[in-house]
Amino acid sequence: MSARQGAGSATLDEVARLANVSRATASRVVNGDRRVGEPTRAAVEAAVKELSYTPNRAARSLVTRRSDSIAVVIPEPTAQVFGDPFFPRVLRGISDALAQEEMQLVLLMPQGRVDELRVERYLAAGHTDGVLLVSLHGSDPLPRDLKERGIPVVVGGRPPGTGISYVDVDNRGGAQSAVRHLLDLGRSRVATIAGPQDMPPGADRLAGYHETLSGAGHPVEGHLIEVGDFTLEGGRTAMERLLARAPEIDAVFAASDLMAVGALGALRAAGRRIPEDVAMVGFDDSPLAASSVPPLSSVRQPTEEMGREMTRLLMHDMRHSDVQPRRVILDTNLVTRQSSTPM
Amino acid sequence: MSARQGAGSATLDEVARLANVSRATASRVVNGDRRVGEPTRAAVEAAVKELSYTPNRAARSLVTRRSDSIAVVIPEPTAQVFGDPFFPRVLRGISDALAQEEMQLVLLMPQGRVDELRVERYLAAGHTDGVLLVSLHGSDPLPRDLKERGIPVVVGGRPPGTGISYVDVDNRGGAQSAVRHLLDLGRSRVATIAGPQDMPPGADRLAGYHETLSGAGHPVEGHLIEVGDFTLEGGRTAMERLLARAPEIDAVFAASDLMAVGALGALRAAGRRIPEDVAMVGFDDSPLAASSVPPLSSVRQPTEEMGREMTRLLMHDMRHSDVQPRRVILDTNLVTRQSSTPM
DNA sequence: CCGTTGGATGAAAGCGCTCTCTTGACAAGG
DNA sequence: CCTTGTCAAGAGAGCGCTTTCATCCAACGG
Repeated sequence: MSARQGAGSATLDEVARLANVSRATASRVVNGDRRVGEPTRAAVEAAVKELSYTPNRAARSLVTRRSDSIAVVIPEPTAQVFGDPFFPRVLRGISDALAQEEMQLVLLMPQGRVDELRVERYLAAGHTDGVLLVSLHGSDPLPRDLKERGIPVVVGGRPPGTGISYVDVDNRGGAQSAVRHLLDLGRSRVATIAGPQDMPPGADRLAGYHETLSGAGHPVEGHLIEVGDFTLEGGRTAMERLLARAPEIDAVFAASDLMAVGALGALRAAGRRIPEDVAMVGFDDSPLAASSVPPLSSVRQPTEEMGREMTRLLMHDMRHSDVQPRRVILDTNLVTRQSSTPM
Repeated sequence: MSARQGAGSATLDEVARLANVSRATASRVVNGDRRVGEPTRAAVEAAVKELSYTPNRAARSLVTRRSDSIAVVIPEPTAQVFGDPFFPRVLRGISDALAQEEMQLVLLMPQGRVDELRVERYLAAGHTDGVLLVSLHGSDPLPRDLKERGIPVVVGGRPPGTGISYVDVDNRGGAQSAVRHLLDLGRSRVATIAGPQDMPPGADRLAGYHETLSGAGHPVEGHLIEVGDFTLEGGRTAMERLLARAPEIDAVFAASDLMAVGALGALRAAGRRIPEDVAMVGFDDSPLAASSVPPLSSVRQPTEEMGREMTRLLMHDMRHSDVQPRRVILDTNLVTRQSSTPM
């Protein structure tokens, strides 16, 4: 029998004694140092197993000055916006990538200004080895502050300005493929319900809309553009405004599924058939898209992959602190459903 | 000027020196020990501010044998099931309650058996002071194992067996209010699409259905009950089976919004009008409910509050390790929408 | 005036671990 | 036979903090 009860697990000292080696050697074995003789290594490993030894992280951190953990910061607004499981899935991706590194994930969800300051203090104190920030409203000063303090940061979503490593989905390209798809369907009056222009995804998706239209020789008309707030209700009212101003619309690209679904409601209320009269494409490919009436075509983004890639970038930055900021743009792909079938 | 750069923040020793006291006294001030003279306390506090001192958590943990962090475990299946932001909201509640205690949240999302073992090892090693488990499929052995090792655990959702503290929403009561509402509408052939019966929410919601029907003097008929898997598709097929078997159905209580929306699709395909021919009530009050066609009546659960309450319970258990397991059941309330309006 | 009490402070012992420095042993080279 | 190089292993010094335990001093009662 062996295992110690309670939190008081065996110490390295006990392992060393059982294996008849010094604490230093036991430490080397535990940490995979290669300059240890084979029989010695085996003895230590046996002792580790026998005592079911687990290193004390606090003690280790104290001397290595690493915490073997990273922080994931999700500010309130970000957690709010998505009605789809965007944010659990990013976490999942992060958790996944981290598991292989034996690193822990410390989750911080500041709510309100006071909390944000608390979080900033915590991070600035260097209690974690790196920081992942999942942000949608881009104006957060946090990444810069941390960067200046020498703490590795990677942002999910395009941050404003430069100098910060980030991972983003190809919002622009996704929007382009959506609009191109609508044009390919033979639609000629393609409107858009854009997202808030102070959020990078909002701005980038609108840019993609612009580029595709003008690239195809269509004029970009201001009255075919309305801005929503990424909510269902916002989508509905934006659509109403569009219909009032430009009743000839025959297709809409909405910058989020939630807005698209809201817009569908407004169209239905106005007696328009979908897709016969008006075709619709959303963005996110949330569960909502598949279950709306009619099912909604949408641009899918690799959410888990985003989390994974953010983690990879961060780990890299942590190991080579000299590196230049890097950026990774992940591909999107269009999922077509009934809301945009050829007539 | 003062602040140290990088992770190398000031040490307690430096604070003590600056304040002309011993390290012991400085420590007392930092930790709020009351037996320190007023002038001394002021001097130390000034020094702390001057050096912007932050205690080194590793060093502190090493001696106190606490980590000042708790783990939140969300196993894969749990993260999957909900198409609504259940899980971010529980996290939010937890994060919220934890913030006030200066405790950190370590998030663990095991995926697959291997990962689960890794997580169990981690937790068993006592790297966190307590564990919160958000679980839906109840058969997880984790809480018992941890309990036996003397590690405080609180489960979100009713765990199987007893002896574990937990917080749950009143699934049974919620289902009862939904079914009662349908009966009050004058419906007499009330079917249900239940959830998996090995999941407590599935079983409890079905139990509520049973109780209300028999309490109202209605016979509970087996062929009015179908089991789904909490998914959209599962809801659709369950509804199809119900219609085939009992075409006289005039109301349905679905154990989740996702299944309810799926069922709506099947009903529409069968030419039934909602709510005229068949009334529908779901469970969760997810964003889906408000945006479905027609908008779906649903039982709302206090998700954030669940996280908050779990945390409170855990903190309590951590401080008084002698305590009996406790349980907290949170109220639900029915939100009525168009899918169940009186005709 | 002296012993006593009690509150404020300091000295110092670790908590469990990593890592530098040394030592020891052995093989190869001069 | 001695030097040198190489590799395995141990000794020991902390990492920054909390926490006894001992000390000091002022106030107080007899």
